[in-house]
This record gives sequence, C-alpha cells and structure tokens, in this order.
Amino acid sequence: MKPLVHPALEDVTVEGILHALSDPTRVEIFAKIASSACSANCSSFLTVGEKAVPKSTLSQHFKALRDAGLVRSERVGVEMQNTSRCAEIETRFPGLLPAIIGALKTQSGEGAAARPSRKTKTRSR
Amino acid sequence: MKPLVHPALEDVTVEGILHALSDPTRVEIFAKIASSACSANCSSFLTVGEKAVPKSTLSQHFKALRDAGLVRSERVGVEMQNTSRCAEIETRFPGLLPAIIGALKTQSGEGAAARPSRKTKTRSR
DNA sequence: TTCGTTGGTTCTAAACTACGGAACAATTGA
DNA sequence: TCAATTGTTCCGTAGTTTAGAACCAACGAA
Repeated sequence: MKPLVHPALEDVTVEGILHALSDPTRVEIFAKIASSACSANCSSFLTVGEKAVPKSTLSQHFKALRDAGLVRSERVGVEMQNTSRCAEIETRFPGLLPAIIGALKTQSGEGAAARPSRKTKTRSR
Repeated sequence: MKPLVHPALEDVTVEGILHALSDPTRVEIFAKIASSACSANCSSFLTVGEKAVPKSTLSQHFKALRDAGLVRSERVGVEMQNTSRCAEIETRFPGLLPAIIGALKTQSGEGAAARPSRKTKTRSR
C-alpha cells in the first residue's frame, strides 16, 4: 500500500521544519509526540485541542511531519507508531526544536492566563 | 496610500513566525535585516541569493514579514526602512530567533562545504 | 476462509494561497 | 509640471490544503 518514506537526516531542512510546524494542528500534534517518550498512533489525534480533525486531513498532517523529518512512523499491526526524531534533529540543528517548543509553551501558557478569545489581528497604525 | 500595519507584540504568534520564515526567500531577507544593525530598503533585495525577485513578490514578502511581526517598516521619503523586531520578539519568545538563525547558518555552512546536490529521499520499509 | 472492525491512505473537487506582470500611487528632484 | 524612483495593488494563473468518499491492509472472530 505505501512505502512510508522518511528523509535522511542530512536532507532535513530548516525551512521544511518551520513549514511543518507553522500549522497550529501540526505543532500541537508534534509537541505531544515529542513530549511523550512513548509513541503515539494517528487516531489519538482525531480531536486536537478543541476541534475535530478528519482522518484524511490527519493523514496528510502526519505525512507533512514525516516529510519534514520531524517524525518517524512505523506500521505496527493495524496501527501506526509515531515517534519524534527530536534527538536526531538536535544533532543537526542543536537548540532549534527546544527553542520552538519552549516558545509554544510560553504562548499557550499566556493563552491560558488571559483568553479574550480573539482571532483578530489587532492593528497598530 | 497604505496604513502599514504591524501586529502588537502580544499578537505575534510562534506559528506566524515559523510560517513567515518557512520560505527560503523570506528567511534570507530576514536574516540579512536581522544581522545588519542598520535598516534596509526593499529594493536592495531585488536579487536574493542567486535569483531575481519581482517587485510585487518582494512587496508581498515584506508584508508577510511585517504581518508575522518580524520586521518593522517605515516609509522614509520615497523608500522604505525595514528594521528587524528581533529584540522585541526576544523578550516574548526568548531564544527562538537566535535558534532559527543559528540553524540556518549551520545549514548554509554545510551546503558550502560539501554539495552533492541531492534531492532524494531515502526510504525506510 | 470469509466477514466485520479498526486504523490509515488515496482520490477528488472545492477553497485557499502564492507568484508575478501590469497598472497604479506617492515622493522627490529637475 | 514632468519624469524618475520605490513600493503597492489588481488580477489571472498555478500550486497547495482541506475534507468527504472510496478504498486497502491487518487482525479477530465465526
């Protein structure tokens, strides 16, 4: 059915990583996979944050994370084991992922503090 | 002609920053603006790296960087002064931009060292 | 073996976004 | 006032993303 390709470490690019993580759903998925030492299957993300994510979309998101080199997926029986490639990437781009994940924590932390539920971009001038 | 909006610091998001910097042209522009203490006008980027960038595209790229909160643009006479908002962002997401810029340097450095020009994705399973 | 269930992928069309040429706007200096 | 310079906006095309529907593959019954 599928070959399930992963880029070699030296083919992983900063731009690719940034792009993969520039999607709110994907960062959240990745942050969870990266933080939990154990591996996660896809369908544990059928709801991410508040909202439901369709299977097909989820599949695409995982493919994006794989293609960016952020995640390694392995078929185990009927499901999928997804593990983060943080450690590998750390050897190539030291500090990059910790900084991003740290920033995300800062952001979500302050979001929990005060949440005026805004989607608007406030404009200055 | 245009109001020239910039997001307030607290509206700057990690996802927005990552998205803005996930484009090779834009990171290169941003890296240059960030590294030079002085401000740069747009048309100094009509060629980025090797290739020419059309004015309209360049204008869009600068808008993207502004919208992400990475750059502050000010009209000075007939041209534009673009300065990085690194220092501000550093207060909000400490270490994020340095890590990204550092990773980019690593990447471009190794590109200069050995360039077997490969595009292949190694496959597993 | 065959059937049903579970967990993911592929197909496809619609929605969205990005690129870049052409026209336009604003400022400055003859 | 005119022309030059520097950016922005408009708009058609091209590419990407989303998500429903159909599909596939592995497993556990019966």
